[in-house]
Amino acid sequence: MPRPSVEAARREQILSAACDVVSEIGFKSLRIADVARRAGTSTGTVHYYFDTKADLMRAAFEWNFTRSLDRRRPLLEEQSDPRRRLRAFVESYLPIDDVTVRAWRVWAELWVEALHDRDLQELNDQVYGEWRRIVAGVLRDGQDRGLFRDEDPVLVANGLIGMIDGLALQALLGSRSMTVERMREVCERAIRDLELAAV
Amino acid sequence: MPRPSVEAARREQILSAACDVVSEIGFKSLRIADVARRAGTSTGTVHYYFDTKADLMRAAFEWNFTRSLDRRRPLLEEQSDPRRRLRAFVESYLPIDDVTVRAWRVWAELWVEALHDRDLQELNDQVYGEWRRIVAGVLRDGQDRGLFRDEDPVLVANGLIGMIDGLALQALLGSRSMTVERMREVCERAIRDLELAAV
DNA sequence: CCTCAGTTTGACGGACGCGTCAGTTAACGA
DNA sequence: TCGTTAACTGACGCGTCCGTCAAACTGAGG
Repeated sequence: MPRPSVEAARREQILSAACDVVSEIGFKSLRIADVARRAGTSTGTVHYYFDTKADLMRAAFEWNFTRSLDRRRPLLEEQSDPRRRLRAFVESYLPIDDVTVRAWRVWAELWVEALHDRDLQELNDQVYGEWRRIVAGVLRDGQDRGLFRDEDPVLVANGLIGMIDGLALQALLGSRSMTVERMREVCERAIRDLELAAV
Repeated sequence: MPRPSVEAARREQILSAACDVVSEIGFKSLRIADVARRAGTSTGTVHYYFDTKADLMRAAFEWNFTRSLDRRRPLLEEQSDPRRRLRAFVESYLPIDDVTVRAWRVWAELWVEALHDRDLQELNDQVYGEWRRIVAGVLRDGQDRGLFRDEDPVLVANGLIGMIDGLALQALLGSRSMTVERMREVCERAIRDLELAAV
């Protein structure tokens, strides 16, 4: 081997730059040149690692998701009380810090792009499934311990996740009536509704 | 006056075509020529009524919203029982028929476009406010009649609307796990949670 | 020192689409 | 019938950007 491969590192660098740009100016306005500049490289290099713009975006969406999930894994393992676990998980999705906001914005772009792209729909479905599995798992755990009301965990998980998606979107849009603080209240109310009164 | 103005009719025709195209191929891919063809006219005419593409899209988003609300107004006036009124309203947002699906898809495109456009954020905020006011009104009415649980109507309305947005989005994406039927169940569960047990 | 594969570069061809514009049509009043 | 003006048309100029490509570079092995 002539020299150690830099492929993995360079790909990450480009994908991160792509997510930055998508978050800032949107998929629609994104130019390969923007990504290259942000990554501190040239358009030629971007094309060396990703044949087409579509390839790049698909990879960026995937990367964005993997990162989001990796960031949350510790959260789920730290907390043993399902009530705390659920709250920590939901809290982690509030679009407060830059990293979370960026991830949400990229996510939103994926949604709309996926409306017209089967391949991305598949990706969204996988991710959504994973998310639902996690939340439903926490709910089931809480029910087993007699902490949550006895309702279909999958149904409740879907409702909760849908709500978080919808609220986050409005918060991201800078709605005057849906601030992050308001979003937190709405989520807290929903979670409290799921809990059984303390014994 | 040389002849009767056809402006109003022609504008509608173009806006409807624009929404069709946005729904089908997305804002990103939309070409003025697509809209012109769909409207059965020429690109010149489109530009005659809308100076720029941005103007056209802004007007189309506004038109889409106005139509959506107009279609629902009768619903709210027909039903006197707040429980029925709430259900009818929520039901009307299930992405079942073509008209509703189209409206949702255009709506989703607006969201993402608005992430990078102050003007559209303003529009979204107005619409979201109107929607929240309607739902909160129904909830308050139901509470006054002792039909709904006594919780902050605005908070509950926000949660419900957010949930509908999030669920509809997944349904539109053709998620295997979030069909319209599933969405209906999740909404029904959420509504039932708001109601007090029958006396 | 030379070779060679992996990597990088940026200029360029070609396609594409917005917005302009000069010219045409049609309805109305005079 | 003619002048006037709103309404309409579609070709084209111009700028933009993707993806290609030929050439350059880099570092490890021979």
